[in-house]
Amino acid sequence: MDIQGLPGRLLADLGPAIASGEIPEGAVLRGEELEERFGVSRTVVREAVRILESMRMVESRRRVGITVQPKSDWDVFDPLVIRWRLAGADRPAQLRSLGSLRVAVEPAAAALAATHATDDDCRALSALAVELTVTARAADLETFLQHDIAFHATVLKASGNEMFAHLGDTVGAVLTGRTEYHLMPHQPESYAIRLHREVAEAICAGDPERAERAMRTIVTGALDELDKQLA
Amino acid sequence: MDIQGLPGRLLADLGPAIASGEIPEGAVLRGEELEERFGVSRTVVREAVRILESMRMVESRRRVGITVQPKSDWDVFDPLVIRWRLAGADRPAQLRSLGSLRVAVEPAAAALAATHATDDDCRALSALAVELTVTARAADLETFLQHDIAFHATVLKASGNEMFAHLGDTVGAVLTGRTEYHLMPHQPESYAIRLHREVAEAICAGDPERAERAMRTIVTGALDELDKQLA
DNA sequence: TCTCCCCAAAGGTATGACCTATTCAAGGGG
DNA sequence: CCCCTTGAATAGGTCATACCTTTGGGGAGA
Repeated sequence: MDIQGLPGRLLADLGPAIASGEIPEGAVLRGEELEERFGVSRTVVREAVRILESMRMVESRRRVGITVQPKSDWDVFDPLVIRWRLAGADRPAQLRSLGSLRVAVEPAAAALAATHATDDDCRALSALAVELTVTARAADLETFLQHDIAFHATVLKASGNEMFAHLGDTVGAVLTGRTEYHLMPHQPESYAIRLHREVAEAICAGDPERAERAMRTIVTGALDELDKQLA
Repeated sequence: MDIQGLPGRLLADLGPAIASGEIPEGAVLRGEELEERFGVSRTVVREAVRILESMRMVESRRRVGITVQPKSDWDVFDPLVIRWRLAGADRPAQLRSLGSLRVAVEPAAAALAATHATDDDCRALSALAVELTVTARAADLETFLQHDIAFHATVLKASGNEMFAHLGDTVGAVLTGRTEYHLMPHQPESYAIRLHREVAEAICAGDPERAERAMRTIVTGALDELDKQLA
């Protein structure tokens, strides 16, 4: 869990319920009702609601209650919101949105990384590229996924842009969700893996164009495959 | 203000203070101390702190207190965090980060808009492009800025991607911050304005490549100019 | 000097009281 | 008949207090 304590438990119940549409837009909750339903005190309810309010998922008004806001108002970049949406019925839509975001951001990050990466970044990328090749050949999907996540996170971090860097976890969630989605696909395609090596090489060689191009091929490929799965 | 009530007032004080480094990383606050300093009750302090915690700007631990987390942990996509950083000493760094993000996202959004824009979007874009031309010629910087913000927000929204759409306000903040930064530059360059019209035309004509190219020229130009200003 | 245990400090939770903004409806005037 | 005023009733907002729980640090004892 992310936020600890009783408010965290409340959030872990309410957040997914709202994100999945189980508690629909426009629904009104009363604080007292939540106190009873979860057997907690006002203090706890208020803190949880405040957090949901800071994500713009609900609005609390006097004499009215706690109203669920339309999805279009939610803070869609909040890591918790993303996680909740990926876990529920919104998963396909969320994967699509994130897919487009990746197409926009990751090539740019790769280009920046080619000029900003430290030696450590470069070493890490090269090592991960090798690991990807090995684990793919061994059809070890679990550790392959972990290395894939680490690879993309490292590129984002190496870009030197804090905002890109913070998308590392989100991209990780996407990759995890995607592999769960098509239920462990056949052996990862060797083409994609070659592209990862290409990205690593280009970044280490300080070639922004090549890094960007290779990364773009990776993420657009991923988005295309996603669209095929969801079609 | 964003969050209302007393917790909102607390946030409006603490957030900027932390974002600007006035309260440095690693600093420890005690809840009781905050109660006295702001003359509010425990309830209020806790709710404000909870929100800061959900942004990962602070961490609250028993027997220790409320610790300011390192900047690298902050939820840099949270609109409040962005606003606070833009308002304080971090402004140059924040503008740079956001500039790179714009370069990544806005061209992609323009391309998507070319295939997803509704007729209303198209009308709005065309109208805004005209307005930009007019207000630029009149050197009416204030309304020019408003239309510029609306233009970019409309493109992002027309992309059909909810995450892109939500960057509209952020981009608006960047544009505002930028014009404040170089203190009302001379008359907006007619070249940039022609590019805005080009974007609008390309989107309405359903030409993704042209829309993307024109938008990329706009945002990379903006980033270059920003770098010159900060150099 | 090292270890272990106990205590105090600080946040976490529960409750009861009271304040305040808002809504909705009843009643009076046009 | 309609509109405006006005007055509760309601639900959140804030405060004060009491007590629980975790945990870091210091002191006692080996």
